[in-house]
Amino acid sequence: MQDTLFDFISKYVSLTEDEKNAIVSLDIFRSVKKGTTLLKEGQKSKESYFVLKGCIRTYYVLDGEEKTTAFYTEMEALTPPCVISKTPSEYYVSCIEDCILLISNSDMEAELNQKFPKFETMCRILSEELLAKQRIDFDEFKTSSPEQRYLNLVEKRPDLIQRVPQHQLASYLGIKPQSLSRLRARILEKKS
Amino acid sequence: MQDTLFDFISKYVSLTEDEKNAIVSLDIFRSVKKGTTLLKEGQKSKESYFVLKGCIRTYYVLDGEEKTTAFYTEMEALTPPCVISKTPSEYYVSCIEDCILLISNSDMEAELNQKFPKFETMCRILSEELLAKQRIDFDEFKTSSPEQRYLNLVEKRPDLIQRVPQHQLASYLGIKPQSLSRLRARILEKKS
DNA sequence: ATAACTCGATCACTTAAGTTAAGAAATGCG
DNA sequence: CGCATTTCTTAACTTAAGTGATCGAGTTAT
Repeated sequence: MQDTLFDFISKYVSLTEDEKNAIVSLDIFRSVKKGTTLLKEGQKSKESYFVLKGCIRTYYVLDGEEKTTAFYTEMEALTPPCVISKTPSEYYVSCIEDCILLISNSDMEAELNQKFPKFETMCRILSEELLAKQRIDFDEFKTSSPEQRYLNLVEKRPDLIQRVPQHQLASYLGIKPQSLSRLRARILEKKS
Repeated sequence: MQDTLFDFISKYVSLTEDEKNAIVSLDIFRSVKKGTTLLKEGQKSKESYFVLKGCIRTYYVLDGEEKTTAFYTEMEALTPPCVISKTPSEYYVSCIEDCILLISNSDMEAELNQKFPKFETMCRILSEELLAKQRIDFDEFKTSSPEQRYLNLVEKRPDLIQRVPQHQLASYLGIKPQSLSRLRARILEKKS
């Protein structure tokens, strides 16, 4: 599992054995059971998550309804906005599968950034890349219809359609579960 | 105008006079006329933009139709995804007002990042903040209807409604210009 | 084993957005 | 200034999403 992490890091910076050991000794690897809530609305938190195995989701509760806005799977990182803004969280984070996560603390990260320029370089590049990726996702979302968005998801993240309940997928696509059901029926109709 | 920039930077790191002079001597301040296209679809580019005055927009041309996905105004920064991915641009960037911009080059930035850790720290923090902000925007977009999105925009970016043509606002809200017109009429109806 | 709950599909109905077209108002340009 | 183009609004019609309700299958808990 550690190798998975270092393979990932090696795409951004190259670490010495000592540096790798330093990371391992931080003791931030965590096994988390399906259903565990990592962050609740209203909570303050300094934790960031990196998914080594499994899937976590972020969701809001608006008018008593869950609105799932994002999923993070293998090799994806999440720093909740509340960690950046230092305000209470607007949303929940929970595990929809048994997970192996890296859970880091922003104080710890600040220290690493100061001590190891290499680490800060990696964080900068990662943020810049994520920003660009997210921008493209947002643009695609804006410029397409629910049906196109669903087809796009089938194309690009077929795994999500298998591992995530439909009602969570629906709000991820910006629609109601009933509409997703109907839309899927419509697509099947067209194919035949 | 330079002061505006240094005021902005001072929120992230504190610069010495020498460092400020170094930035000024990079000669990256540019005046750009309304209507100027800064980046075209298919082009490769290494340029990032920081708006000191004015407004720039990003748009795709899909099926011959312009789809505006973002506006950048005073004190906002744009690094097009193509600069990060080093692939031809998927979209256009153009000025919808006379602008004063900082136009930087990614090679130049890489050099600065290497020479001045302070600069890299600022870039990291900025990217992290922008990522969190954009995440919230995306989440709000997903969880609300076109009408709510419009009202939200009136609330949070009233300036955009004044300075931007409606058909550009419409695709920014993920709808057609006719729908925006209708939706506005509906809102006025309700108020009376 | 059964009761309670969750999840997805379906249906009828309502509401709003997409589409097509036309025309008025504003803007730009020769 | 006046013509052309762009921008915005309106309207009629089509299509799809929201809403509320029901049903069946699968899961969980007791």
